Amino acid sequence: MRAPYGLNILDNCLTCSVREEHLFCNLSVQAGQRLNEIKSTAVYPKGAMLFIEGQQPRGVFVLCAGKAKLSTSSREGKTIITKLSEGGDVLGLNAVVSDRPYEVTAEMMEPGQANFIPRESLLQFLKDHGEVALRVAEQLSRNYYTAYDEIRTLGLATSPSEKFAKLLLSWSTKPSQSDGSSQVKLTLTHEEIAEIIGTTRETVSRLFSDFKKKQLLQLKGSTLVIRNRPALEKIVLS
Amino acid sequence: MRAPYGLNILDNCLTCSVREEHLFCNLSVQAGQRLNEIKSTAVYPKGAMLFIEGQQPRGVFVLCAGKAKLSTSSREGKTIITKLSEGGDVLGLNAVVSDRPYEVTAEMMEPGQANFIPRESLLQFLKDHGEVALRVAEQLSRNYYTAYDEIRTLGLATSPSEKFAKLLLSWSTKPSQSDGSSQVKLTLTHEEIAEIIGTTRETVSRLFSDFKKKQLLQLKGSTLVIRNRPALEKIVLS
DNA sequence: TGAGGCTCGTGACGACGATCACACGCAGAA
DNA sequence: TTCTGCGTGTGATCGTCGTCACGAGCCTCA
Repeated sequence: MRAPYGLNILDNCLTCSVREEHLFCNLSVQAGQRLNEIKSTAVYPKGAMLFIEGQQPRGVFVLCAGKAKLSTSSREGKTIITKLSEGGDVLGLNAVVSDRPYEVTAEMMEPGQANFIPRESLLQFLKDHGEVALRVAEQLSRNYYTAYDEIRTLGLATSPSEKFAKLLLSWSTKPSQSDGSSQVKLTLTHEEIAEIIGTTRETVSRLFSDFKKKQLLQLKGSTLVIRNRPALEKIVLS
Repeated sequence: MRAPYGLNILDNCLTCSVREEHLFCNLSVQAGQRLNEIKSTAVYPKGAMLFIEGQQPRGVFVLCAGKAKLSTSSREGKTIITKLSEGGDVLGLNAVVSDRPYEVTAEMMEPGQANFIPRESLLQFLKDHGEVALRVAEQLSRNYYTAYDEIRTLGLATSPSEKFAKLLLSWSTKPSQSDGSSQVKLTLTHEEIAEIIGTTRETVSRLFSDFKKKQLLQLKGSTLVIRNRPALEKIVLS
């Protein structure tokens, strides 16, 4: 049977993969079972909104497959993307825990699958399972530090090129090639990159041109090759 | 007897004032006593650093008297002020709870007094008193939302005038005068305001001039009179 | 009393990036 | 195939804000 949106349905995506660092990994047997009872799974098409900034929190989403972007908008329509989420990430946790409106909009960037845990069930679950509550607190703290990083980027980096270089570095893990270059699959449009670093599409286009000319990066189809990490790091610290 | 820095020592500034909405207010008798045992009080001069960004967390500070500014700096010396703290605020909580380096620098803006609670003692205290741990989680969540507000301000507001107007509005409470104007005591230098809204001192100077010319505000000595709230709100939404 | 160190005001200049405009290539739909 | 929409590259222009510079007012302290 074929699932909607050309996606294979994962049987139980709360089951954790090799790296077991996610929020609901390594639970006790009882907790795991309970979690399975209160969660429900759904499949989403590209562009689906899991929740929208300002809504009262209905629950959390545990992303299983697909990527989602978290963004905030001003009334005039300017948008910034604050985070790109992947499998394993828990979305909407802050809003649910503190019972405030979702502070961001979560939109699927590609078809995907997510578990939904309703607010009430989750809160009850946390009360019953203190160990997990502690994990939640830690997760909240991580979210806070991520937010602070964002503040530093937005507030301290002045030029778009600085932020662009910073973004590129955050994508490139340790150099994978012998010549020190590293490769990333580029799935974002220039428009989206612009919304991440807080500039315009045209500027991002020009940044790509500049950086290519300066031998900092290279494009092979849709894979991005970062050729000169040290130079990028120098731009960040300029 | 006169205390250092021309400050009267407060006997026990964990004792809460009328509005009992602070973190360590309304505790049980036992919890209150225990807190008194593990805290120590100190008096700080203007310019004192309670802690510095990047340091390993030693403990939290509960501000009793005086104001403090929280800031982050880039390596090149650019600084942004992310929060102004007053009596009752708890500083360093995130770092202590998550055992990560302080994410900001806390500097006294005027002589003041603060209680210090060492990391280990606080964590033990939280383990022993679950009610308080819950309050801490709520506080962390509040911090997160504050950080997110900051992101929105820095990322979505484009012009300095927009951020400046936003800042003024955040200062002015509901209009206190019959003509709709409100008054605030201005204790910040233009330089500090610049560090809050992420611009330069000169620009802040010019913003004051502009806004005065446009009848938006007025300066009487060091009190700031906000004359036209609606106009300011319009600038924020421009 | 004077010197030094701040905070603040303001002019001149220049660069950088937002905006507008348009052309191109490529995808999928008709 | 042709049409349409989207993502992209790039030129021209223009406003804004950062930078540098200088002077005035004010407070502190020797």
